[in-house]
Amino acid sequence: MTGVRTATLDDVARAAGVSRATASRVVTGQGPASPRARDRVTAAVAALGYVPDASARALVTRTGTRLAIAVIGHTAAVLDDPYVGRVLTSAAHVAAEREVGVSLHWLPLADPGSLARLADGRGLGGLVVVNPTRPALETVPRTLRGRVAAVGVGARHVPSFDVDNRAGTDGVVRHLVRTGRHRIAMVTGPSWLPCGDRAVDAYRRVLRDSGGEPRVVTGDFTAARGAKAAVEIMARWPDTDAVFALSDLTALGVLDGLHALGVRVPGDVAVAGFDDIAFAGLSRPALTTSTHPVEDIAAAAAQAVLDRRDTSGATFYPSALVVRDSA
Amino acid sequence: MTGVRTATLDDVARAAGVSRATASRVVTGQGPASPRARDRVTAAVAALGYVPDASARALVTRTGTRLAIAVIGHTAAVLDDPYVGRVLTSAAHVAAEREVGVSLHWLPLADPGSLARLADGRGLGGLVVVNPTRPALETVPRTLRGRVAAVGVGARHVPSFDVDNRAGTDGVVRHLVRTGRHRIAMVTGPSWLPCGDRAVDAYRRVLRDSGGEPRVVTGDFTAARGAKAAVEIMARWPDTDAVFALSDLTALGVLDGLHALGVRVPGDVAVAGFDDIAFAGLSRPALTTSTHPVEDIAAAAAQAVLDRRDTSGATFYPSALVVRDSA
DNA sequence: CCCACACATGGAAGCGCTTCCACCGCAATA
DNA sequence: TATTGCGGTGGAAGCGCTTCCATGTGTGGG
Repeated sequence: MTGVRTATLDDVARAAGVSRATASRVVTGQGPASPRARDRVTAAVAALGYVPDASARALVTRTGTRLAIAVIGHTAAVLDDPYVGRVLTSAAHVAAEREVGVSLHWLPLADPGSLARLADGRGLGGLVVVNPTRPALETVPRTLRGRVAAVGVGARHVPSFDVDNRAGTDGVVRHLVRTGRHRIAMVTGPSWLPCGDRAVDAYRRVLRDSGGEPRVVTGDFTAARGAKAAVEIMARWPDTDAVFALSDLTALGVLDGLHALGVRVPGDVAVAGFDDIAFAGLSRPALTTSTHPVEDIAAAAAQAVLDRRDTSGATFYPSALVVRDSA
Repeated sequence: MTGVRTATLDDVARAAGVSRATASRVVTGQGPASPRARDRVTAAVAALGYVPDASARALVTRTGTRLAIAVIGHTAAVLDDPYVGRVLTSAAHVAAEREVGVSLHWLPLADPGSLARLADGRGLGGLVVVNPTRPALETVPRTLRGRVAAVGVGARHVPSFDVDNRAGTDGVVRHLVRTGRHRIAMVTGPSWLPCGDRAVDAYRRVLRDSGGEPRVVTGDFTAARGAKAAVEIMARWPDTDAVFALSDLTALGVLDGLHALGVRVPGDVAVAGFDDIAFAGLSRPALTTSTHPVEDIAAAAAQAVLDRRDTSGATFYPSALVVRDSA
C-alpha cells in the first residue's frame, strides 16, 4: 500500500558517501563543508528528491516554524467579511515569503481555552489573532508571549495592529457634517470588540462639536444586521439624515434596508461605511467609506511576530476618506 | 529569557507516578489503562498544563496531521473572490472538527514546482487544491497520491469536487431565453481553468437550441474584467440583450460597466451571474444568479482527503437558479 | 622538518513522542 | 491446587533530524 518510501537524510548521506552530519550541514547551510561534499550532497538531494521532514527538524531545533492565524468569532459574521480574507491573505503572503507555514484557526468567541490549546506543542513560530477579546488574549500560554500579535483591536497589553478607528471615524463623520448632515446615526461593531469604543468615542465627539445628538445602534459587522439597523433607526429617529456604519458590509445592509423602506440615498439619507472593501465601489449608489491599509496592517503584524520583535503596545494605521455617491 | 520550560510527557509520567508509556496511552486514549492510572495522569496533565508536542507526535506516527489548502493563482483575481474565502472557511471547519491543523498556501499559477514543494516533509495529512490546473496537479508528489482533492475544476484524474457547471449554466441561460432574451453574451472564466469549458459548452448548446449566436468573451473572474467586458460586448454586438458571467464578481463588474454606458438593467440588457456570493443580493439591481453549495463542496473535499477516501473521478454538485432583479 | 592550528568530517547523543514486546499479577477455568 | 488467559504496565527502540565533540587531514609558520 505504502510502497514509496520517501528519502531521508540518511539516504542522502549514503548516496553522497558522507555522514549524516555532513549531509545535514550542507542541506541546512549551517556549518563548514568542503565544496566537494557540498556538490555530492546537493546532487544526491536532487537525485533522491529529498525534502527535509519538518516535524523532525522542528522537534530538534525547537524552533517552531509556523505562523498560526486565529480568527476569533466563529460565525457567519466573521466568515463572510472580506476584511478577514484580506488579513488572512496578507499574513499568509508574509509567511510564504519567509517560507514558514501558515495554519488557520477559527475560534468560537465563547471558548476561552481555545487560544491556549492552539499552542499545540511548540510547533508555532508565532500567532496572529484577528479581532481578539482581551480575556481571550490573556489565555495565550506563557511560552508564546512575545510571539503574539493582535490585528484589529486597539489592545494595549499585546502588540496590536489596527487602523486608527478614532481618526478614521472622525474623518467620515466630519465629512457627513461638512455636507450638511446633522442628524447622524451610527451602527457600531459587536460590543465585545474593544476597537469600536474608540470609534464611538470619536463619533460622539464630532456630534458634540456640531451640536448633534448621538444615535447609536449596536451592530455585528454583518449586512443583515445593517438592514435591520436601518429600519430601527428610521423608526426611532425618523428625521435621521445620515447613517455611518463601522463596517462596509453593514453599510451595504443599511443601503438595502433603506431602499426597502423607500428612502432615497443619498437624497434623503446619506450612508457611509468603513473599511473600503472591494464591493464598496460596486454598490448602487457606490459607498462612501474610509479606506484602510488592511494588507499593510496584517503584514506588519505577521512580520513583527515572525521577527520575534517585541513591539508591545498598539500601532495605529491611518485611514483615508473615500467619497463616492452614497454620502 | 526562555525561563519557562514546557512540560513533557516525561514530566507528566513522573508526576503521576507511572511510566511514560502509560502516560502516553492515557493521553492519546489508545491502549489499555486502569482507571487509577487514568485519573492520576489526567490530573498531572491538568496540573502541569501539558500539551503534547505536535512535531514529536507527527514524527513517530508518520501520520502527518495537517490539511494543506493550496489556492492556485496568486493574484488579486483570486484573493478578492469571496468564493475562495468560502472554500477556505468550510475546509478549515472540517479540519477543526477533527482537530487537525490547516495550512494555507497561495501558489502562483506559473510556478509548477510549488505544489510539489508543499509536501514539505511528510507533515501533511492531505491537500486540497483550489482551482488547480491539470499540469499543476501532476506535480503533486507520489507520496501524497490518494490524499489530494481538487475543488473547482472538473478534472478527471484526481478526486475533484465542483459544482455542475454544465447544468448550472444551462439553467441560467435557459432562464434568460425563457424571459425573452435571445442575443445573449457570455463572459467566461480564465482560459486555464478547465471547468469553464463545460459551462461554455452548455451555453452554446442552449443558444443553438434557441437559434441564437454565441457571443463569448474570455474573463478572469474579476469585477474589473467584467466592467471592461461589458464595454467590449456592447461595442462588438450592440444589440445584445443579456450578459451571463460565469462569476458573480464579474457580473457585478458588468453591471457597473453597463451602468457607465448608460444601459439600463434589466430594461435594456439582462445580467446574470454565477456563484451567488453574499453581495449578489445587495447590488442594485440585485443580481440574478445560480447558487452553489460551495461550503458543502469544500467540506466534502476536505473530508475525502482526511478520510483517505480514494474517490477518484469528479463529483458534481447541483446548482440552483436564483432569480432576482437583474434578469 | 616539525608543530600548531584551522578546517572538514563522522560518531553519537538526544529532541518528545508512540508502540512493540515482555512481564507481572490477578481472576477464571480445569 | 495448578494452569490458562488477559488487562495493565514498564523498558526500550526508534521516528528523522541537528549539533556537540572528538578525530582526522591539510596548511602555514617557526
